[in-house]
Amino acid sequence: MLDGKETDVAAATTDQPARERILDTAGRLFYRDGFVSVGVDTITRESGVAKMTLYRHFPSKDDLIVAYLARANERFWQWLESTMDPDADARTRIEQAFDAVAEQATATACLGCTFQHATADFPDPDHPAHAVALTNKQAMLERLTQLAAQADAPDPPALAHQLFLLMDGAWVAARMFDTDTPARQCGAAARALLHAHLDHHDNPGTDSPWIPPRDSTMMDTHDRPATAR
Amino acid sequence: MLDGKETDVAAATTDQPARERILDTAGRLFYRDGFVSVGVDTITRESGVAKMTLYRHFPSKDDLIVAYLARANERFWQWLESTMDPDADARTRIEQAFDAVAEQATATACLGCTFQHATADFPDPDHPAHAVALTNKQAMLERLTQLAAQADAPDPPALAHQLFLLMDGAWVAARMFDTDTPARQCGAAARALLHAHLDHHDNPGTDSPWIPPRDSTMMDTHDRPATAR
DNA sequence: ATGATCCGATACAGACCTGTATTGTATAGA
DNA sequence: TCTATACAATACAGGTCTGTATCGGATCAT
Repeated sequence: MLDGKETDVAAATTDQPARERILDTAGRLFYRDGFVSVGVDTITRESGVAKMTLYRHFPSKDDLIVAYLARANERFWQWLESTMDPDADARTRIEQAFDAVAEQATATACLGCTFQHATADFPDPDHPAHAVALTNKQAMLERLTQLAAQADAPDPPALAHQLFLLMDGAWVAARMFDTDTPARQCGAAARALLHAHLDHHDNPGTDSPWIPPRDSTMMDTHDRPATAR
Repeated sequence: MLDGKETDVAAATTDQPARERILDTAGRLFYRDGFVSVGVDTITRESGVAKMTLYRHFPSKDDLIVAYLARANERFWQWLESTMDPDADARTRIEQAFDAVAEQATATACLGCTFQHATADFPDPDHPAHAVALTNKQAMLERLTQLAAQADAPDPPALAHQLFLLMDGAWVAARMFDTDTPARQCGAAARALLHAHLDHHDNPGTDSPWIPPRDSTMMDTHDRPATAR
């Protein structure tokens, strides 16, 4: 047989553990301490891997960060879809997902959303890490819009955007608080939004205050503080 | 007169601009690029101040960060309270505040919440910067609970926590998206929550799904993903 | 005018960062 | 047995970081 192919396969099987160990350790440290604060030396030390091995698998620290974020993105979607019963109706699926988020965000090991941290640590939208994180949020927005439409919401994007705020708020609360966190109310809050948006099919003509008209101009000049917000 | 006191007063008046310039520049850079990424040299260069002057006003970079966060906290509360009409009822005041958050979070210059970034950059709860940021969120939670109680909510903490998720979600969306952001739905979402919590006084005995019982044990074992969330 | 004080500019020390080079060891296939 | 490959360990180069030390000029009260 072609020995070149043989060695390639052998290499692929043997270096899986090393690459996985690097990604596991790097992910744990990046998630907990931040992308900038964690150095490559710390990752190699804690993963028990040589520095050259890391740089052979990932040409730069940024490449490692992107690989970690891409893997986290895949695992997130795998997890989120697993929380929803495919046979249930859309409204129930939304409730299941947000109950799962509430449960996840109240766990002591949860330190929030790594994609939020990525955009804060890499403000440049052209940075690949920023791009991966932003893609995750955009996909979440589209998935929620799809679910809202399937639930026959009168304004699917409005409901989806409002649910989106709840979910990211839950991740923030998970980072800042312990088990006694507002994130515990995530499922209940989603039910409240669903009620407001879906339980008014008796008078579909009237516009509700929580479904603003599409071209609403509620942009009057407020005194915007000069400080950071 | 006591010359020591005279010189102190003179010094206090003259070094106000320097200290303010340092805080302004540091705040702008910390807010945009992160606390860890921004170095002291960059702050001195962009503020036109000498390095020794900065270190005389702030003994360490951490002290500068804490001073910036404390000032941001004061300005935030000044701004938030200014968005609410003191003569209006509590429900209206909540709507005004969340409309203002929506407007603020959709502005192009808004890069999210600096306190969220602080807790992510300084995971140690004992770090003074982390403590200041956490205090801000706890105070926000208490303020919302107070407003919810004034609005005669059947479960003020539940409503407050759910509103809290919306607000922090809006700040996250402000960081990640541009003007077309889910944060625009913050005011509408708050109205939806208020409707679900307040517009059911006709049958006060029944428990609503968005007002969970206080000792709810919705903690069944979910497969928690090993990845960061 | 003169001396004290503040501040800008610069150099520096020590530590840490990313990324590379080098050396030795173990394993696995020919 | 011989060779190629992967990996660990270490040292190193160049840069950046925080914090300190030093010098020169401007201001201000006496």
